[in-house]
Amino acid sequence: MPADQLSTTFQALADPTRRAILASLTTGEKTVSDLAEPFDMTMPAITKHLKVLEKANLIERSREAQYRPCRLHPEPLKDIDEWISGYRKFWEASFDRLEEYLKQLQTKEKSDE
Amino acid sequence: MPADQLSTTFQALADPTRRAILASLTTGEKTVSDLAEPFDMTMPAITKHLKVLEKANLIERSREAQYRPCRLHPEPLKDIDEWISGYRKFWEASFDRLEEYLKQLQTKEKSDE
DNA sequence: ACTGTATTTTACCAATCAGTTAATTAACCC
DNA sequence: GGGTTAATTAACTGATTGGTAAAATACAGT
Repeated sequence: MPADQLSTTFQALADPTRRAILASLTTGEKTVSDLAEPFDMTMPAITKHLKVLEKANLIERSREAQYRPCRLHPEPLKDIDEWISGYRKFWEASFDRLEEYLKQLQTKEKSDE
Repeated sequence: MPADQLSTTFQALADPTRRAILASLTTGEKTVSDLAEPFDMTMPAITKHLKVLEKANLIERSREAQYRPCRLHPEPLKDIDEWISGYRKFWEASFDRLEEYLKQLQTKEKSDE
């Protein structure tokens, strides 16, 4: 079952280790060992996390001698950002004004039928 | 193992059914049956999805007679938005300028040692 | 009290997940 | 070629996930 792209991205981000890896890559390309160093975790575990991030298209990998450097590929985050934009108004409005807004939407919806 | 809040939120959003439920709630409070209607899924499955959303604090529930209406609680989305803000510059820069930026960061990092 | 409607709980299942250890591959250096 | 370092693959484990069917709970209307 091929999950949609948005679900795959959210899934990849739903792990603190993977988010820390992404954060680490904001300062530039890193090797797997570099990335693994801060974590109390074996290398295969890191390899797996990297695979999840790679499948989610959040990182890109290359080869340099015996190293497989990773770099950030932020485009899927843009999709998340766009998805979440649709909800921004709901937390930006104060609670009372949100209720007001929802009521208006519901009224409008009925008048649209 | 209590997952951190951000992971819980991402996890909750990593499912198209749950995102559709949230989208449905943007037009106002809904009963469980209302929410279940568009999906080819049994009620208990929806109940479970709602429980995930509730634990992630993305919805709130009340009681009205035999109904348990749900409404959107968007605050955790704000946290996601804030997290993702830290990455905005990486997709806003053009690819070439991003590479440039990362190289500068790496150079700077070395000169800082 | 009886019936129907709304919803949850329980018990189960198959698939996926996050980690491990041990073995393997790949490339470097001498 | 032999040894070292970097990283992955394979095989396993226990926990979690997303779904189901069937039973239980909660309330409303008559």
